[in-house]
Amino acid sequence: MAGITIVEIAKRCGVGVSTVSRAINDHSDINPETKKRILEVIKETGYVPNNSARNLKRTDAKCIAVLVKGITNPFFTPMIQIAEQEAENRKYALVLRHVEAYEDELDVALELEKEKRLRGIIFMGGSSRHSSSKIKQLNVPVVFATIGSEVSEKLSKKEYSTVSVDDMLESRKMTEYLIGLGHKKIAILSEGSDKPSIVKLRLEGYIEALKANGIEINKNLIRLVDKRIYSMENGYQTTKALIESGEEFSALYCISDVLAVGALRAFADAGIRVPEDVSVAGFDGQDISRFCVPRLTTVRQPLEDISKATMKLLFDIIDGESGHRHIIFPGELIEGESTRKRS
Amino acid sequence: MAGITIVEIAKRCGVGVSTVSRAINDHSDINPETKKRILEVIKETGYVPNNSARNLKRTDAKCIAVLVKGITNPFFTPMIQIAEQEAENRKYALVLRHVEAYEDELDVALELEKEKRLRGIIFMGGSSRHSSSKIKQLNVPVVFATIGSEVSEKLSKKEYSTVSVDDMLESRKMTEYLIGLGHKKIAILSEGSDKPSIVKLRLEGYIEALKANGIEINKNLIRLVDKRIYSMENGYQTTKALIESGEEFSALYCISDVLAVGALRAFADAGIRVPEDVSVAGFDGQDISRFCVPRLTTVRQPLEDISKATMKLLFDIIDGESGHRHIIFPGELIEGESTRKRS
DNA sequence: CTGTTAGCGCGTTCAC
DNA sequence: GTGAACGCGCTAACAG
Repeated sequence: MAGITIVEIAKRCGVGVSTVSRAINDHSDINPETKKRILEVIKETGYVPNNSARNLKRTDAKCIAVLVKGITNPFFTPMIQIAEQEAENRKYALVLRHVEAYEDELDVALELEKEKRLRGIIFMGGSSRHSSSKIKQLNVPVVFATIGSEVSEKLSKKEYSTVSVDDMLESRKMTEYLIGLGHKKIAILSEGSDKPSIVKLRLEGYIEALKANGIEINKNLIRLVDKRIYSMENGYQTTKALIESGEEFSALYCISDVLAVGALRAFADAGIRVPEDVSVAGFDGQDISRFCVPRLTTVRQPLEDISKATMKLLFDIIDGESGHRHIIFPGELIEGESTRKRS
Repeated sequence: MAGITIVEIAKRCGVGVSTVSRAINDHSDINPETKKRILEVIKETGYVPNNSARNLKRTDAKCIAVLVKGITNPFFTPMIQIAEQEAENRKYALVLRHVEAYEDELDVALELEKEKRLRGIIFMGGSSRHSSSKIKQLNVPVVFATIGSEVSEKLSKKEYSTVSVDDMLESRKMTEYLIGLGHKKIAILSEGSDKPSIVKLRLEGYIEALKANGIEINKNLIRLVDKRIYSMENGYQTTKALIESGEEFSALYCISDVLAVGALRAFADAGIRVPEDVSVAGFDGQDISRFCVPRLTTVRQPLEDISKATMKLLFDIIDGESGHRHIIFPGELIEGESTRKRS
């Protein structure tokens, strides 16, 4: 039976619907025995309350949402796990929603806020700049995690929060690390889209570092992957093209570890040794960077810290104990086996 | 304003609520001009319809759900992408839900079915055996993708569908491939939980192959990872322990590629060469198997085919054009660089 | 083409 | 402690 409702349960128990409701929702003012009886019938019947109806009525749902752009991205997994844990600790429900590439994360948020009566929203991934009007429409606090503080130029920074690393700075540090190893011809694998994004900042950091060290920018060494920055295939193909172009370089910096893994493979195929012939660096500090051969030199983002801080900040804002803030965590440059001094 | 509803829009436009509803839902019988006016006001206002209320009313929502157990698992990503595409082709909405480790996927399904008025459900991952009563409570067709046909012994196979590879057979094939290379002391990394699961079948296939070839089972060579089968760390640690145990073996078969990547790293750390000193094989045929160094010998699951067949089957059942079926796809043994003849 | 109205299933007042 | 009645926001009949 599809149509079994609370009314049916009430009938079978010979009680009113409100009593059943009380039983379901763990209200205090109900006779323990009646409650027990009702719960039994519910179990027998296999009755499941309709969430749509509940959400429609409920006013005090302790619920927050995490919107993740790019399901392809294993990067957020650890962050999500922590978020779920923290939410549980606070007795909050957490709805997790993947935002498709073609969807606007803010539109999704708007819908979800109405549907689930959210108290707060966390964004992971996605564009780093949004229309200020939409973000204002959200009536609940918003925190962007791992998305830098350039969310919207037009919007006061007091209207949303961010928790992230300073992508440009960290990227600059990595580039300077390579320069410090004696590399001057440093190629980079970055993103090709024209949208403002976090990875664009990494490219900028690279450019800044070169300029600051008096190294001329060679456009032939800046390689943009087609679309997905978290695709080994893209890293592989782009690196292969770079190699075949004949352009000289002694180091390759990939703005994600996943791209770097593809690059490693491309070098192996070409008989180019890493790090003897060329140094390779990644970014993110994902699991794979510790397990690939050779281990990747990379910038580790402290995802646990970021995620915990995000949750704490969100709850603080919800509880009125804080205004919006912009927290920046330092990245950690991890020296793997994929880079070495230029010989 | 949180509380802006369809009534408010109707008032502002000087029309009835149903007209607004018609405008929103693209009904045909509405004056284009009124519609245009209404949509404008909606845009100005930033009005967003409440999905809970919609779902409550709607009866014909063309909507299916995909429930994925184990958010940690990148394995399903390509399958999900295809599913979304196919759903869109059919003008179906697709809700994607991640099922947490502690949740029962069938409970989640039950809830979701009521909440969203689903027409069908697809399960990916999770337990391979379910209570027959719960599965019967689902009033819509159910297809298990990549979960073999042992879903429930008590339940008639006519009550649900499955689309998958034959995990036991494929696993046996891989093991026999290794045996064919001259390996006799073949270690395996498998799962430790006691729940029936797909990966258990892979272990069984391994055992069968050994028996069929007159090789005695050495329990010291059967290593069970703690929990997550898709964790490089687990693969690394378990392999490390295996190496340190001093037990002799010339090949290691990991029941997932991700475990195998961890294993590769462990061998590298121990100065053991792959495949010169030891052969390593994986299972699944995930991206990483093509990009790691050395490339993994693995069994590729035809995820695209499985996903497409799953969708087609589900829609056929929904449309009454098919009963429940159990489709098995062959896996493809891919020879990488990680295995070779025992010297 | 459009407005009015009746529920969808439930949580929540209120009386009792 | 419990039940009756109301309404959450919306869609789908039904009239016009």
